[in-house]
Amino acid sequence: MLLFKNLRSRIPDLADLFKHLSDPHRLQLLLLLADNESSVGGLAKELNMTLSAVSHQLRQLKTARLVSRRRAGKTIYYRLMDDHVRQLVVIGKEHVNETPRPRGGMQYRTDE
Amino acid sequence: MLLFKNLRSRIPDLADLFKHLSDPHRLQLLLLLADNESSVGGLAKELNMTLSAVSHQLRQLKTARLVSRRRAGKTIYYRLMDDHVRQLVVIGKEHVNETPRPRGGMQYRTDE
DNA sequence: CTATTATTTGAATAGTTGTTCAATTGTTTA
DNA sequence: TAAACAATTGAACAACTATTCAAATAATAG
Repeated sequence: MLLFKNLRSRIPDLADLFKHLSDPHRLQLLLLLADNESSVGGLAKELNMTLSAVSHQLRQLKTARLVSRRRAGKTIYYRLMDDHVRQLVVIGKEHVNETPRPRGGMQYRTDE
Repeated sequence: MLLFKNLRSRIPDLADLFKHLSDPHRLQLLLLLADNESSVGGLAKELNMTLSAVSHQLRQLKTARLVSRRRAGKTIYYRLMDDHVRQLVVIGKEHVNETPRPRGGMQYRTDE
């Protein structure tokens, strides 16, 4: 009852946080931004996405306070808001690395 | 280019992992299971959910290897698969706690 | 074997979400 | 001021997802 009780009221917020990490494109945006700040156009080019699509996703991430931005002339540069996201990604990566085949065809029944 | 490069191929898996943490009900299930193993009926009662709804979500979590289960008579007890999920939740909680109002009405313009 | 309790399953539905397209805003340069 | 470049916005559409409901499976007790 430790973890759960103190968190009860914040569960929707916490779920929202994870939701932002749960889309492949958004996750890639955050991963790129974890290494360098970058412009919308730059991100769009690296991920082969429309400018519009990237902008929509960045707006979402900004509203969620996962990224911040600064303007330099015509260009707007985005960066990660803080280090928590990076940590989440690192832990997640560990789990994914250490869990063989998280999804996909299972040959024969393994109940546990 | 550090974080991103080594992770590129695993991004869909990683996104999937976060997706499972991104639903309030599923998150509550995991939080409850982080404290104690529990039966489907027990979880349903605590969360005021239908047995069917809980079962559907648990199946998803099991397929994703986030939980495991054991049978004892008619009852099936679920538990967390490993400690990564717990860690993810803890980091997430820190972010949520330290980020004031992640969502909701903003009084006046704050560009960054 | 029948009844009861515990859980699972599949189909249907309602709600949510990511992308595209076209139009618009903001900034700089000629 | 007009043209060009960078990014944003809103509406519409397609794809996905969580829940419900009814029926089915699994294990035990009588």
